[in-house]
Amino acid sequence: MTLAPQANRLAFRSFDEAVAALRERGMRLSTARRLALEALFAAERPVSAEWIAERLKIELTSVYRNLEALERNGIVRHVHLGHGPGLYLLVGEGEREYLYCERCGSAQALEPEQLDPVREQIRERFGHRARFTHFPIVGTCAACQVAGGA
Amino acid sequence: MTLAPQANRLAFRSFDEAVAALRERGMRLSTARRLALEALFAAERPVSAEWIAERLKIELTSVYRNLEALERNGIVRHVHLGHGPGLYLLVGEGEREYLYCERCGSAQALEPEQLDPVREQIRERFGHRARFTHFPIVGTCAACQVAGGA
DNA sequence: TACCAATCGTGAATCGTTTGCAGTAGCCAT
DNA sequence: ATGGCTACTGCAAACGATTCACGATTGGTA
Repeated sequence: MTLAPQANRLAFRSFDEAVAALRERGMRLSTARRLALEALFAAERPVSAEWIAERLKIELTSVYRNLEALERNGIVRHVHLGHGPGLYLLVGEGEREYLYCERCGSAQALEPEQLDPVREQIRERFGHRARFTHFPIVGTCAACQVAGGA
Repeated sequence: MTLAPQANRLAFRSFDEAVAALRERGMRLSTARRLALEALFAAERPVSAEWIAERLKIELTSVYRNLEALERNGIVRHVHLGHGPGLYLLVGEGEREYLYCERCGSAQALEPEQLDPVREQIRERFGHRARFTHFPIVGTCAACQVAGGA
């Protein structure tokens, strides 16, 4: 029941760089894989496997297999906001972390540095090195606090 | 895809108090439900629906139904540590929050106050009111940092 | 003690994800 | 270019976690 292993982090911002990274790992660039990668670049937000499969007419199975392979190789990762399917995104787009509002379902993406002070505090108090990349910080967003009163 | 609604929090520490809370909500105390509640009190840690069903020889379906009803009524809640099934626990035992180590799979329970400064900091910076009751704070525990070097 | 809704057990459906298998197609080396 | 090795594909079926539909029970109340 361990979470996704922490593959060495890559950094790329273009499709070509992602392909290069993939090649370095000895992976092939099949049609399905290319399409999936392109879709992830186009999406610019975490998307589900099903979203990719439907939109590209690729077998869902194949999408999962590709996402898993890409994740194993540190090119892709996934997050769980709320319940529902895991959402995939490119590692190269940054190690963004999320604030998820359980009231309205919105997710606010943060650059890692923004949470560093929080991380620091947790580390000091509990010795635990925290990452909010896999699960978001769940709670109530500012707007919903005003709206709902809680 | 919203998370479990925030039912009004109850506070009880004994089985009888839990039953009283349940009665107040117009719920019956069926055999299966009583057994499930007793099991939760006995467990003193988050447990899966399957764990309860197996140990008590209650239909898994019934366990899920009861946990869901109890959760809707604010008597029980569940957490997701890592992947795997949701883990249920009594709300009355406190709003404990968890630090989960993705390396060794251990979970450290914290009393809510212990995380209040962290919460405060998040609130100041992002306006977000954070709760770590549904998803834990994932990362690397102190022991694993020493052992593994990362 | 009889009633009626809440709850039960059984079984089947659903959702998200993984696996097995036989065929196909990237990539590399001639 | 051509051929071969093997990573990959689609299809189908299995999977774990959870939910739903049903008619049979049973807990609480009158």
